[in-house]
Amino acid sequence: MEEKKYTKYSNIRINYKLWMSSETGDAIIDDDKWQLLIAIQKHGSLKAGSDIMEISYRKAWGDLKKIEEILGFNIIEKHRGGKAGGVTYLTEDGNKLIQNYIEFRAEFQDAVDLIIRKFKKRLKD
Amino acid sequence: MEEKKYTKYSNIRINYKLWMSSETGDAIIDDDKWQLLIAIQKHGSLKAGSDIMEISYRKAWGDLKKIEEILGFNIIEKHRGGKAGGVTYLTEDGNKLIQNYIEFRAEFQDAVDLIIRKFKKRLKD
DNA sequence: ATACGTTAGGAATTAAGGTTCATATCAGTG
DNA sequence: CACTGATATGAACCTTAATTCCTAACGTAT
Repeated sequence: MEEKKYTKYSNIRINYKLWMSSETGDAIIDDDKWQLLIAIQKHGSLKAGSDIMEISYRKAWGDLKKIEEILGFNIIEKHRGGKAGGVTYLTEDGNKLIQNYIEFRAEFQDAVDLIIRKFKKRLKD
Repeated sequence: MEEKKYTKYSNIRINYKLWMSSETGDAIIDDDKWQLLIAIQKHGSLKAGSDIMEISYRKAWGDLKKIEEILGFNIIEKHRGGKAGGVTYLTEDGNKLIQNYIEFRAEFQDAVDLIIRKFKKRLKD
């Protein structure tokens, strides 16, 4: 049977975080916000989105407000009142933005996972 | 003359953060700590390192302490007193660790910059 | 023996974000 | 027309991390 090879680095993990920002560095979209937007898209409300993401409504609302300020265009359209109490849905720009982010994120992840695997393999020697 | 093409995403930047951690997720090395270690290596003291990195000595000291606790082996060796008041230098393990990090970081960056460029180019269309 | 500059580390303070709270607004429904 | 549930937003509160503050220990040089 094979002996598991032990090295000083055997318990090391590589992590990364990816996000979009404006040129001035203000954060726009990261994984959390991207998931929040998807949850909103799926459920039609900011409240549902924040519940799913397990963050406060206040934060979700504030985050999106800031994002739109920075971007300079609207990615969601919100309405209060009505049948459901209120609704929020993504604008065309919003949909495009997360679509771009999703594609990019996937490519990024593929590329990065490859080199991480390569690196970890080398660590074993 | 060429008109600069303007798009909704023209002012978007891609950012990423990379770090090593233990399997339990505790942070070990990120860019700041890696630079701190290099500064220590270069100047022979934790104090000099923290000054260069513009963080408090207390934080640098605490960070390294935590890192070594998590790793389970020493990456620096510290001595107080003496000619310079005290010295700190990297152990062989410490040198290996940052060497690995540096190599990995460079590869990571190359791979990632490539796909970021590709992505930004696509955004323009 | 005193001075100097660094390591060592507990304790208090400050800063930054997020959460909670409170209150208002809105539009469809019973 | 009261009721409901979501959006809107300031303000107070909480949590966690980092900075500042202090005091001590150490070893070489003067």
